[in-house]
Amino acid sequence: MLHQPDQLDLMFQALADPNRRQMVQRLSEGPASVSELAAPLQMTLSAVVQHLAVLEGAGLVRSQKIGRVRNCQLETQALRAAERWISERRTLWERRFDRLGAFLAEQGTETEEGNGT
Amino acid sequence: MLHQPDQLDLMFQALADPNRRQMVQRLSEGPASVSELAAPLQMTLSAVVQHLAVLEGAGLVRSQKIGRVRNCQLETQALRAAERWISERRTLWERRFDRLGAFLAEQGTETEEGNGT
DNA sequence: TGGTTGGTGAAGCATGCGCTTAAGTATCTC
DNA sequence: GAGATACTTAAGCGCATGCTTCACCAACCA
Repeated sequence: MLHQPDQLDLMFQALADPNRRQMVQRLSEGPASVSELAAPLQMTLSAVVQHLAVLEGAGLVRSQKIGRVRNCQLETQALRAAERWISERRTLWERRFDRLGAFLAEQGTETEEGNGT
Repeated sequence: MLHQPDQLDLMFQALADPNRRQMVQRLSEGPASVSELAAPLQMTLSAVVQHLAVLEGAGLVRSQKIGRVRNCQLETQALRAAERWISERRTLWERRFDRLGAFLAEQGTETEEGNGT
């Protein structure tokens, strides 16, 4: 099946690479040019541009060219979406877990009350 | 460079696949066996087991075999870690953004006060 | 005007990923 | 004990990903 990737696919895929996360980290501290993003990374500028394209494709970064330098910024809407997806699943499970704990605790006291051993 | 993937790499990589996210979704509603996880997915059981291995490798799922069925549960610690990483970068940027907004607003009022045009 | 800077685009290559088939191995049920 | 069930493991295949090199172009600057 040829699967057309949705926004969350692209986002998590983008964040899965440590170099790209480092770029996001850098951008969270403020806007940067492509060369500035590339500086701490052990790879060619060309590779960095390709990583940047992945981040933009995922909606995590927005950029515009001013003169000959490209200015890049973080796009927090997309980050929010990923955060929300995780948070919703996590809390759903944790609520279930809490109910189970409460149930077991209650069962425990009932058993103690019931047979007194 | 042979890169040894860390926990966040594995986690985001695991969540990047829609089938695996569907498995996480299912597990957020309660524990399940491998076949139960496989049921809604259009692929062989073998493929599902491989996806499950990715999720376990990322620390997102824990499982134990009871008799001949394997019981799988969500592991929320790992989800928390991913959530926190995203949240920290997002809020860092947003605080910066807010400060910038405040600064520009202030500049605006100062300009208005200053030249009165 | 000519050199440097900052980025772009295409081609190619090694590796990894997602899937399948096929052939097991325990465990339950009758 | 003879199925049936619930995985498990290994091999292999096609496509995607992450890089590199190379050629290129459009600002900027002396």
